[in-house]
Amino acid sequence: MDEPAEQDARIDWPGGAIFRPVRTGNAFEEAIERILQAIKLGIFAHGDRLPAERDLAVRLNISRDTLREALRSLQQAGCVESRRGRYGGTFVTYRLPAPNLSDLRRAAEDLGAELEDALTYRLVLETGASERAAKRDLTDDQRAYLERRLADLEAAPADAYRQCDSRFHLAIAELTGSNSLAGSIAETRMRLNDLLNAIPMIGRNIEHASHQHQAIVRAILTQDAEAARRVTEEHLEATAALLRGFLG
Amino acid sequence: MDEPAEQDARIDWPGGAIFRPVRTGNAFEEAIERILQAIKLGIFAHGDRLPAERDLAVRLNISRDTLREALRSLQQAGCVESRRGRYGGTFVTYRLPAPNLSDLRRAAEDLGAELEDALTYRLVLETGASERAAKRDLTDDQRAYLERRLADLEAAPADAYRQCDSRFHLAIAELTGSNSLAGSIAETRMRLNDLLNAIPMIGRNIEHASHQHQAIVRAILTQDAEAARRVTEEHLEATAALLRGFLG
DNA sequence: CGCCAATGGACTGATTCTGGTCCATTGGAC
DNA sequence: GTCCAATGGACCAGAATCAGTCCATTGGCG
Repeated sequence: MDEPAEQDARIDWPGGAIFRPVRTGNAFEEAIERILQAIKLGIFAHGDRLPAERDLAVRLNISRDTLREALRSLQQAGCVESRRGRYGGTFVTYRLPAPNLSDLRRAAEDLGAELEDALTYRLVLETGASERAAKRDLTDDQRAYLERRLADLEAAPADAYRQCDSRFHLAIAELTGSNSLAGSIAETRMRLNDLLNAIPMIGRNIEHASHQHQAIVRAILTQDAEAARRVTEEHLEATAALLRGFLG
Repeated sequence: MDEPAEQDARIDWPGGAIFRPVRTGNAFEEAIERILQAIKLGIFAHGDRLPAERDLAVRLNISRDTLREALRSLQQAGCVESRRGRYGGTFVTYRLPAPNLSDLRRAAEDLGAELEDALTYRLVLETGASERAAKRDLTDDQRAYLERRLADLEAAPADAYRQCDSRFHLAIAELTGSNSLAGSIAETRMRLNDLLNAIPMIGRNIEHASHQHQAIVRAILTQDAEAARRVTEEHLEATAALLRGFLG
């Protein structure tokens, strides 16, 4: 009514970015995905105990019944196992499968056009997070936490490398103090995680990445925001290039 | 079991960023919020027609029944009105209320600790978006789209300024080509929108912002990514400072 | 004028999710 | 040895949501 001609100039149609899904299709499938990704991201290692059902249900904002349904599926898939009684709980039994190129291609197809979307999004989020983290005055605990994550990553055996890598980068996200930012970074890592897990790890790449990780930590701890941003960008672009290389 | 001592060093507790709510409490309330914010953001002006119920329901991934419940609420609140028949639809009748300082404080209290979270998140997202947009090779249509948004903003009457401002910044987000990024920016704008709407508009600020908007567009169109990032950061920090000033 | 397509309006049965309650099991504390 | 608190296990009534169907209204087109 006001400016009908404008409609033509719009990228897709009114509200393109606003009118996206209010919720994902299914609460219990989403819960499965979250838990599984938390495990794949290395937040819970083999043998770790997940939070109690009652707590986890509150965190995920779903009913305990729905959560239990999800846990039952994970149990049947052999990813977790439950023990009753005090000091019982649900324990992680999942182990990372070996990287596999056909898995990579399949995972890439699942993502489809979302791949570039996710890579761009990740770049923006993580470079921004590094910069923000470098600009904050960190407490000694926070500094120690970051260095611990880096040390864990440096010492990680090959089969735990990617998980430690995720925990390292999530630690940086947490240091920004923005829950929204940390949440989005975690979510985007999840989206890309299957792909990253499927990339064979080459010594030369790991060594290169290791230098970059150290440089990022150094930049954050010395509050050199510009360097933190730049090195993070290089680091992520290297991974993205590797990924595109294996796919193209 | 693996490293119990580590738990102490964690920022909050395992999975802090991962185990966030799977879904917001309520589909129809969420739908109301989305539509209302789309209107407040200026995506639909007074008199505009919203997408047809059947389309909108698909976009929001909710059933048409739930959407209709939301629209009924908006109708009762006097924000929209519906007309049947071909060339009918649901039309926006909402008008922006005048800015009001007590509204500002109330809105700020609603956000609470989320305020700094949202400001940080917005800064990361939007500076990143400007940089990415500047690094892309834009089509003529896209360049024209961006310039159109800027021109609209420059010409905007006071009561439509904030809406045009949102549309301008959302346009930049769309130019990144990352739907996730554009979606997050829209969402964060929504979270802050009530606050921004409540800030009285001062001529000097508008003039300053206008220069920055022009500089951002110039930087994007000349593919000067570094400048795009820097000016966007200055621009957002100015708004944030203004906001903190009114609140502190 | 009559048809038709696009739209909002309304109903219904099935499905999912919730919130609550109670039970079963376990290992430590006393 | 007994008790107890924390945990998983199970069930249910009701609410929310969905998918599908059909109706009512409207304005343009032939």
